[in-house]
Amino acid sequence: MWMNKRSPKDLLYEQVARIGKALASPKRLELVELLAQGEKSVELLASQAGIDMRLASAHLKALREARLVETRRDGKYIYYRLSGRDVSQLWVTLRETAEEHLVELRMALEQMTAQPDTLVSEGRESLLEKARQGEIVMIDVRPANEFSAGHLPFARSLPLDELERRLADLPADRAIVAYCRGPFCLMSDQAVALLTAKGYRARKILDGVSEWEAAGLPVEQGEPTA
Amino acid sequence: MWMNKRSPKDLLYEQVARIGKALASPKRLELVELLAQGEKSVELLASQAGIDMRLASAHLKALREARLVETRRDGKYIYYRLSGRDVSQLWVTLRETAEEHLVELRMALEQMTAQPDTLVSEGRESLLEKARQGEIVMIDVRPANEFSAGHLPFARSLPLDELERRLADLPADRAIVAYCRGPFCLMSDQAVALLTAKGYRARKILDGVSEWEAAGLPVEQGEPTA
DNA sequence: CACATATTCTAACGATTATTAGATTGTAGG
DNA sequence: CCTACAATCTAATAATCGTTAGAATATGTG
Repeated sequence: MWMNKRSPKDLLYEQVARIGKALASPKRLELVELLAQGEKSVELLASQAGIDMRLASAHLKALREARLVETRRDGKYIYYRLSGRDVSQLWVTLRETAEEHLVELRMALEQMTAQPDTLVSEGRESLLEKARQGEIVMIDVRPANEFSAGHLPFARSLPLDELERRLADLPADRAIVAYCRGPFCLMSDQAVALLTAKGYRARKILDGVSEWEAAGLPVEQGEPTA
Repeated sequence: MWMNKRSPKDLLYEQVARIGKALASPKRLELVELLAQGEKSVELLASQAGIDMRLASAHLKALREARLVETRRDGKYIYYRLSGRDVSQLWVTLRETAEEHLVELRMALEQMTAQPDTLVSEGRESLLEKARQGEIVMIDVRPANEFSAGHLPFARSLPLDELERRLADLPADRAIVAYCRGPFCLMSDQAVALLTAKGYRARKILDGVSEWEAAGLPVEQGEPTA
């Protein structure tokens, strides 16, 4: 309109677009979600995302240049972490907006999740209260170090790949609720399938730690009790 | 790659990345911010963003394919609007994350804003209360149709380009607080400069309607009262 | 109908990006 | 020193994206 001095304002949007560009790649989004579970080395990130370490390094560089991640060196390893709580919240917001508006995403999600009846329909607060009362057992089926970096209150760490041989840790008489990294993660589905096959009453929730936190609910840290 | 051998999980991140890609261009972000002020025709969007209408159309097509905007035809004009409240909230979240982590953005912002002492330091709630009491006069200096689409409670519509000849509408004895489209918008700065030169006690806030709403505060709709 | 205007479509170009693979840097441990 | 390994850097490529300008489509008006 009356303004012809475009450049200073353009600079602002250009900076915000740096964040947008960082979030414009599927692989980088997957890395962000993995990092939302706690800090990880490049090697681990690459293997968990199923890509070459050199490609992971390149994507992490892009994330670092957008200041969404920070690094720490320990010996031979370099550990990446999200540069703030707000970054994982941004990931949740972005994913939720995508889910809201992209039918294709909702359809892909529905096809992936096995049975809808394994999903807990209850609200978060009441679920938390039942966990507090010991009415249900909440299990975190992610790797143990992700549990340590942050987990739901009253949850027990029971990584998926240890689940079968640690079944004795679980009470057979109480309902079990499993969770993992979030709505895109299949580990809790697998856990429910295994537990159901073994005769347990097991269901899952879609939340990961970031989604739980985004809902304004508390999160705890610390090692699993043996 | 030309081959479609993606794992089902990759499909999910790819869908979310559609939203990320849409937000990866400065021009598109500017269009989103403009659309957060209410629906607009392509022509108006192009002129307000300072770009060719054909380029605006191309960017809007990208936003439409990411389902972030929807259209409505009225005669010769096609009006674009954000496809939900969540889209403007996503814009706010993205901008805030950028502000939090990108020093370059904070520096560019500081250089753009004229005097920091023109900024209201008060909290939103107390400002709202003062506006309710009539202790201050809140003015919305955006174009009138943006005011109609949504504005802060108790705000009066006083578009920047009408401000000078409508000075009589303003009480000289009360403090004036101006706002416009948000932290990237300079209209409230210009309004404050003009009003101060005319002897009014005028300051500004950084919030636009989306930021105000993101803070959980109420927003009103409707034509300005003449 | 012809005409003006709003918008989209198309083709083309240079710029940017994703991915791959080889070479290089940095650290730990013998 | 040498070796092993994590991670980054570099170069090359194919693919995608942003921008421009001309052509086409759709609507309203005389």
